[in-house]
Amino acid sequence: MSTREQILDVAQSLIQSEGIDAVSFRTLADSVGVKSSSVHYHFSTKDDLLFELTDRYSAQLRKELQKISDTTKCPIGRIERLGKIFEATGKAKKICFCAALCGVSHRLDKRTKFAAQRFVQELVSWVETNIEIGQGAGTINRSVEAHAVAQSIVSLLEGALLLSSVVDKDSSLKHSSAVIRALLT
Amino acid sequence: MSTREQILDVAQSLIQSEGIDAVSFRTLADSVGVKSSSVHYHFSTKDDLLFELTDRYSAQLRKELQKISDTTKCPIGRIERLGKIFEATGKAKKICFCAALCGVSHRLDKRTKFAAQRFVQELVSWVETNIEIGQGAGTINRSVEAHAVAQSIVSLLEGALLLSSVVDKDSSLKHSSAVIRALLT
DNA sequence: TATTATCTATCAGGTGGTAGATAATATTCC
DNA sequence: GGAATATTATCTACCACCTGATAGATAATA
Repeated sequence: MSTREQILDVAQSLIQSEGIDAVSFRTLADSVGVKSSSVHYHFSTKDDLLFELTDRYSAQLRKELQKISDTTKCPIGRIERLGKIFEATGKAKKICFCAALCGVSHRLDKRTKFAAQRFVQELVSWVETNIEIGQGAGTINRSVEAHAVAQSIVSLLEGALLLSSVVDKDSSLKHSSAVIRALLT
Repeated sequence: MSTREQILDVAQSLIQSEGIDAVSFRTLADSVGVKSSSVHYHFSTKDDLLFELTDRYSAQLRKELQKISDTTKCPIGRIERLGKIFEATGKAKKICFCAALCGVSHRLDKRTKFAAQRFVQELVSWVETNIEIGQGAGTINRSVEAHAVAQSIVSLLEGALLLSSVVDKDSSLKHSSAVIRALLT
């Protein structure tokens, strides 16, 4: 794997598990086995690095959502599989990359903030679309307002993941999945 | 107001709006109008400061929950008033103090982490108790599992507040309130 | 010859934290 | 009551370390 990719991988993992201020050009360089100036060669400023990381994280999610859509036809099943992704992240003692950014949104430059915003919106849209599909097929309660519930499902998963770092470890996300199911049927 | 209290107020506000690494002994000193060594006089280490802040934030919440319990009798009304507190925090462009800590939980010392954990547990317990009261009185759906739903309500509010810093600004929390109501009735 | 990727060396500025001086205010003792 | 002492709260002046960032040399590959 290229140095560049290694840097991105280490940075993403570190941000998800220890927060944005745990990464510095030195720590990244040390983790990868190069000097900090080499990290600057690939990412001239920290803002550049953060933007690229956010963009890449969005792309990773998009790919995972596509994979779910391709292999699971039932809309409730799809949303449950999204929950499983959050569960796995929690088990790895990480939080969502974008949630880690949200906490310090004031210090992000415009393009990074925009990329984080788009990430959340993509996630909400995907859930919303699947709610509508389920409502069309009659498997999801037609009285729920798709957009509001989709936004809440994303908030719930993000929040449960965040809180799981200090409480209950993994039961928090299991409860969330149960509540989401109750909410949709 | 004493220098000590001013330091606590500024630190709390800064952490809620810009994250834990936006506060340093210098920035706090400058905001209050003293020298950084004076901040050290009141809080010998940063860990001490963080612990005291977390403890104080818990106490503030406890007081607010008590006030709600004293002045609102309907359990659903009480939970809705909790939602209003989160809405107000969002309007002030802040996130929950403990959510700001959760993102960097690895770097907190034990007592602070424990205090943050207790904060979340108190919040969940309060919601849970009110769900049970509502179920007893017949105003809340008896088929919901009080603890799981209480935990999810807290996760949902925390998550919506966090995400509101990058998306939709305040509709996110309004949607949450509507979903919580639907969940309970 | 140009590009890519790395290095060494350095910089100014911020970080948590410490040592010791200086007043102002309380407390204690004769 | 007044002198001696202690406590409280602040200051100036540091320290070692970490931060993002830059300049310029070096080697390998295209």
